Amino acid sequence: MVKVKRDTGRAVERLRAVGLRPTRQRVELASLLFRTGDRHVTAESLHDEVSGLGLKISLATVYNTLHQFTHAGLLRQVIVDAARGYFDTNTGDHQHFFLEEEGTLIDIPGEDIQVAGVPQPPMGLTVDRVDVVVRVRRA
Amino acid sequence: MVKVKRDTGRAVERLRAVGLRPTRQRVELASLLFRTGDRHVTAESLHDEVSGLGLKISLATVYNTLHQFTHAGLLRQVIVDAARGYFDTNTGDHQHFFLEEEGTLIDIPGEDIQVAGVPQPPMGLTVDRVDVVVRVRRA
DNA sequence: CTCTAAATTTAGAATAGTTCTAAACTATTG
DNA sequence: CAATAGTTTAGAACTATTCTAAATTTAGAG
Repeated sequence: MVKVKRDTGRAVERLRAVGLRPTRQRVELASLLFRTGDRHVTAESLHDEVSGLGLKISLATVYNTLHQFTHAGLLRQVIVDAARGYFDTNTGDHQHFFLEEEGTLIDIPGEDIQVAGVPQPPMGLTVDRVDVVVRVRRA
Repeated sequence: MVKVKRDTGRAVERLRAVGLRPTRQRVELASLLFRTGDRHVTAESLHDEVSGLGLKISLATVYNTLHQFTHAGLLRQVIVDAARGYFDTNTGDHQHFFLEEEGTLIDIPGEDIQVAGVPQPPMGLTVDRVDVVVRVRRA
């Protein structure tokens, strides 16, 4: 009987690389998040996914982990909705389409989109980053 | 004894113009919001302001009114923070600097800033609007 | 291996912002 | 002014998120 093993090695490495202990919960979440390409999750959506797979991770841990991953540079938070917080596995330079009705985010490559004419910020302030959200709806 | 009257006439007109009954609460809020130039408020910040002036409007009414004003096109909602909802009296084409640490919004004229290269949205979707948030911090 | 200290996870309570509800009140119309 | 439709309100309810303190797990030393 061959035990079906999740591709957990990469996740462990990745966690070690950023100085996070590879606990079961972190490894499982990292495996899910980084297995495929770019993903956009919500704490609840990720928790549901985890639960659906029969894994047991508390919602609090999902929240904690998402924040830890974000601080570690593994994830990025995307603010598009006053109601929910989204996390994006794509930490590179890019922007988003946001389909409010469905809570769906779609990446726009950073090379595609360009913002020009950002004025110098008021005295004493420096630009941290420029976020573009293209709000879309079903036609 | 001359009664100090708030410049309430304009507010009443403005409300009538968009089909909202000029109740005391709406008139007071409209007067505050539209008296000066562009303003950025939060339900709570506006409620505090109102209370500070000795006026009595429930927080629920402030929320209701902000939404009604928004639907009527008198205000615009700005999404920059997962925690609070901001409302902007400037409903024209423009963008924002956002100083997260202090919750401060600063307008960027729409003429200044330009977004180029927004790809065509996925099939069946149309662009509703493009929001740019320039996140700034104290240097 | 086993033990310990430190880190992590967890259930559930707590919090913050916002929305809902149903009763009281007010503006408009006739 | 009376009727009625719209509005306001206090407080309950709700949602997403954070906190807390106790239980568990990990890493590393022996």
